[in-house]
Amino acid sequence: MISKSCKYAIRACVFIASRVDEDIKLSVKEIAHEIEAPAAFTGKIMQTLNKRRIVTSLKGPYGGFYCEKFQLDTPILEIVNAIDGLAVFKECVMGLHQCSDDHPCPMHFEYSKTKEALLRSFSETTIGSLANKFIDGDSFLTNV
Amino acid sequence: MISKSCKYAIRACVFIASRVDEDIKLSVKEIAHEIEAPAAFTGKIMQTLNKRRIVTSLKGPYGGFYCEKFQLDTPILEIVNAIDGLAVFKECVMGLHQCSDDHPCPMHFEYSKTKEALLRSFSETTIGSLANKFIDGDSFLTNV
DNA sequence: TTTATAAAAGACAACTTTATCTTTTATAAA
DNA sequence: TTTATAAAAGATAAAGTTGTCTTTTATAAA
Repeated sequence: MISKSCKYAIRACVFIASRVDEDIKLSVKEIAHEIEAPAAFTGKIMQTLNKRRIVTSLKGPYGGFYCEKFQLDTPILEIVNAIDGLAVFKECVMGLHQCSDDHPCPMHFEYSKTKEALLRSFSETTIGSLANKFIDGDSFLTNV
Repeated sequence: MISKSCKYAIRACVFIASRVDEDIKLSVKEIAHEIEAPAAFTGKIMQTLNKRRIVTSLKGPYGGFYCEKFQLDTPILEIVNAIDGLAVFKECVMGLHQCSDDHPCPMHFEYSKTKEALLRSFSETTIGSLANKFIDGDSFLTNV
């Protein structure tokens, strides 16, 4: 569905957002440890997220990654777009390059519904809303 | 969502099923041409589909691949299972190894609905039903 | 039985994704 | 200004997916 990199990215964003109130920046190492991902690889992903202004970074001592208030409203869709692109929400299940209502593959009309539901869900869900669920202890970012 | 190989597989199955009434067997070359996929790679995929009894094959002259009547009732889910496995219908969007109603990731309850809808759709859709849509000219297996 | 044909099987190559390591750049504090 | 620190950038490597080519096996027809 979505790539491993993208899953790391979503977990990282939610974790950082959950610490938005504390005036601290989180290092790659801390983030990687929390989300149970390889540190160097996490660094690469954070780089991309920073470039796309999904999170903010600061170099040097006491530096690291953090979430600005406005970034809490970022839809999860933007993370997926930054890491994987939007193909998963658009591509034909059967792999046709041109698949549309006018030139449909045999699964088109049925599958379109699912893709739309998925797109809506990812657009409406924000980093902040997920962070709140995590803060409240209703959900988790790591394995037991 | 699903792999390129799996998309080739679904297209191939539907094409073969659409020829079930003719008493002919289709060669890898013919299948590959119809579904616009590389021939050798299509051969590998057909091999897997035959092993899983999703299609039937016969070696030698006048041989090739064909669909037996009972195989028309095979759910598309079985093709996905044969090529990609069922992870896409089961895995956590955020990549947790243990994600469940009891230990949910922040997207769990929302995303579970989509996964269930997808699983239901793929279980209820059969190769034969897609082949009929193709035969009727309501849908296509190739680009324009 | 021999021959031609087509899938099966196996080895291998290209490309993409995931992951690591080293060097460079920015910045806060001393 | 110097120093220590942490991200950015770049090169490289491992693993997985996609794709090719050659050899082997099965089978239908002559």
